[in-house]
Amino acid sequence: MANIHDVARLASVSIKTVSRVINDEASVREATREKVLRAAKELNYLPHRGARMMRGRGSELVGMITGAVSASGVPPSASGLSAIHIVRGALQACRKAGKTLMIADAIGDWNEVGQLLGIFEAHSVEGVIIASDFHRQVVLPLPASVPIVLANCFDAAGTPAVVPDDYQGQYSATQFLIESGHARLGMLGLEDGLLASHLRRQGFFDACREHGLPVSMLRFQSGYTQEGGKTPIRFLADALKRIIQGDDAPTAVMFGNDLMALKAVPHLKAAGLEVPDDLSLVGFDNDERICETIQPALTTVQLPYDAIGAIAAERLFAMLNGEFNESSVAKVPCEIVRRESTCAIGVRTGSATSAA
Amino acid sequence: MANIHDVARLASVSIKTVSRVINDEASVREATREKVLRAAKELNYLPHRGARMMRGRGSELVGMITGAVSASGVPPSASGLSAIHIVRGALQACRKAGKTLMIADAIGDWNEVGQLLGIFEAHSVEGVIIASDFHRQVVLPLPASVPIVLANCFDAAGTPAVVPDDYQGQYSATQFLIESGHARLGMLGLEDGLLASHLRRQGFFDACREHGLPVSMLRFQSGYTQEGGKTPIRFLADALKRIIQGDDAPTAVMFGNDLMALKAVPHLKAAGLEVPDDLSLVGFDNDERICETIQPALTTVQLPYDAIGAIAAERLFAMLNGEFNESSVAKVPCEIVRRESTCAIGVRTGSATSAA
DNA sequence: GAATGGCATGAAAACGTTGTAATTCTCCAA
DNA sequence: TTGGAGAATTACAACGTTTTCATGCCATTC
Repeated sequence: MANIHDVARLASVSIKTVSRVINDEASVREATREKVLRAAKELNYLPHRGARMMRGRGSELVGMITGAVSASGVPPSASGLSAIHIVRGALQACRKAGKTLMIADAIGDWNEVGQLLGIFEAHSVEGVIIASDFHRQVVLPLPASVPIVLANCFDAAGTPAVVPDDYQGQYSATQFLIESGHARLGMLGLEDGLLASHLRRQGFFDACREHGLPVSMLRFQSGYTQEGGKTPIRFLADALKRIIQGDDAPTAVMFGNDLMALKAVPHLKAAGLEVPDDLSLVGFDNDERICETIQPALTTVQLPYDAIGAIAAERLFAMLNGEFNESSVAKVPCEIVRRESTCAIGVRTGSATSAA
Repeated sequence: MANIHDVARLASVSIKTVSRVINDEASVREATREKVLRAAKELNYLPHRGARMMRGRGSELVGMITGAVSASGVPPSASGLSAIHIVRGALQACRKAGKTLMIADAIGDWNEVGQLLGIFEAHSVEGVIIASDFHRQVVLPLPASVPIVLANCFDAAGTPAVVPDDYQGQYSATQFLIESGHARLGMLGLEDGLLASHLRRQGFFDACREHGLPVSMLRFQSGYTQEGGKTPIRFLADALKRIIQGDDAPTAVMFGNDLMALKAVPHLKAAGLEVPDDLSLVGFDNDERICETIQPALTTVQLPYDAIGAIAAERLFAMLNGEFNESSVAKVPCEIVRRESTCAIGVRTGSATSAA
């Protein structure tokens, strides 16, 4: 493979001039530039990547670490499905910016993160995105020597981060139901201890309060959890029963995720409830395969993982360009995806007439 | 970032000795080796890839292209969920081999593949893995200048490839049912035109024939498809009805994927069939969230995407080492994951007694 | 006791590129 | 004609590693 010296010799110029031409720098006479280009072409010259890297030049490389597990010990209930969407979003943003993405997986071991950062660094990445499987607080392993953006997580040190706005998502869903005429609401939340659970519960209650719904009209159950890897259908059923039974039962129930809604449907059928006529259902995540499988198709709140990945990448690029980022944590709104599992109270078409 | 000189200084040896230790060369006293390793660890030293590349070593970089869409125009029914598993498998194999993975996504456009190969090449990757969302034949864009391994797809030119053994998977599932005493079988296959459909159908019929089941004992329906993005529940229901109704209905039904089984369950319940007592169910894919959601949990055939990714990476490494690969297409077996949706004919515990 | 050979180590030269500073060239004004 | 400013170009030193060769040391052998 020809090197810069060969080109310089053939073009009868110095290697620096060749370097100038190759890198499109100023101060090269047009005649010289052409002479060099011709020589480069003839020799099939391509700059040696290793040599370039050594000179600390921008590598156009961005690193991404996925599947990092928190130090805090909270068991992840996520299945890693989120990761692919975050990766995809980042990938698209990278492509737009002409960067290439290197990825690594810190499967289950937060200590790996430090090591992976080292590997990326050795490859001269310009920056790194660290993505979590679920929304949570993390602790980074000491001051890193490359710019970092956190995706779907954040830390106490103020590292730039991009997270979903769980609070707003649940708030919006609640508001949507209230504006559709629902006056008695139920919510079957995620496991306690998860940040998302806390935020969404708050969003739920705040929306109700701010729209004048008294607490007596609300039913909230949480703590739905995986036990030993098996699906705790019975526990879900019990919690669900506590929400939907009685005379003043809710006319709409929101779930911690789409899967819970899917599991709930048979129980609702067994209880003789028609969806959405007797009961409107709202999920969370917008897992399309599940939402479209449920009959009727599930209205849900979209967890904007693609956007999180893309925005994280864009923030990183902004940092690399030296642009200032005032807020260190960016919250990406969660939008409602309306399908057929919800209806307004006024327009019911079904059988029962359980209006308040 | 610490360099080799820093380590040498801290360990009070020459840089050459450090180099020897790092590269596991001979002729280093044990005491010295340990001293160096300790210093390296303390300084968090990692050899600079650029510098190494310059000394003629490979880049230790592997590229991966995902989401490539076929030129043949067959609409992918896969959701891209497979990609994450293939990536994960490759990632693990890369880590073991000390390589780093760069990924790019050719979203929807096969023409992108050529361009992405170019980008990877510019980054001096040692080889590239091209992964498809679903099992199919592809056409590569001209002779590539880097070694390539195909994952979940293959081409006519004999490019090394790793694919799932759909035929064997369905064959095994069928055999499993037959050996459990089932003598009348039904299958609700995937959309026609997909390679997987064809192979699995063949596996189903071959297994039946080779185990002495007459064709009159079998019921096969295919063509289950997505229409305009909406889930065609009615079509599924119709096809299912054709399979399970009548006096000589099957005692076991296999589905083209787990999602179909999930959708089928309510219809089976409506028809008064108990699973597995009246009817054993077998899915395909082993999508855990779905399998564990179905009650009882779904027995299924695992599509070994993780293994495909890992094996593809290993084949690539073997190629890079100049090792010879005799068979150009490696088929990875699909194993049965037994859960509770299947039972042997003899050990029924349920109500009906519809044995042959 | 000197010569030999193997082992552990070190000094310095590459590798191909870019940054810095110095040098030459060009052209215009005084 | 001569400065001189600024453009064009060059020489050379990095960058962090591996490689080549040289060296010191010790045990073995003549």
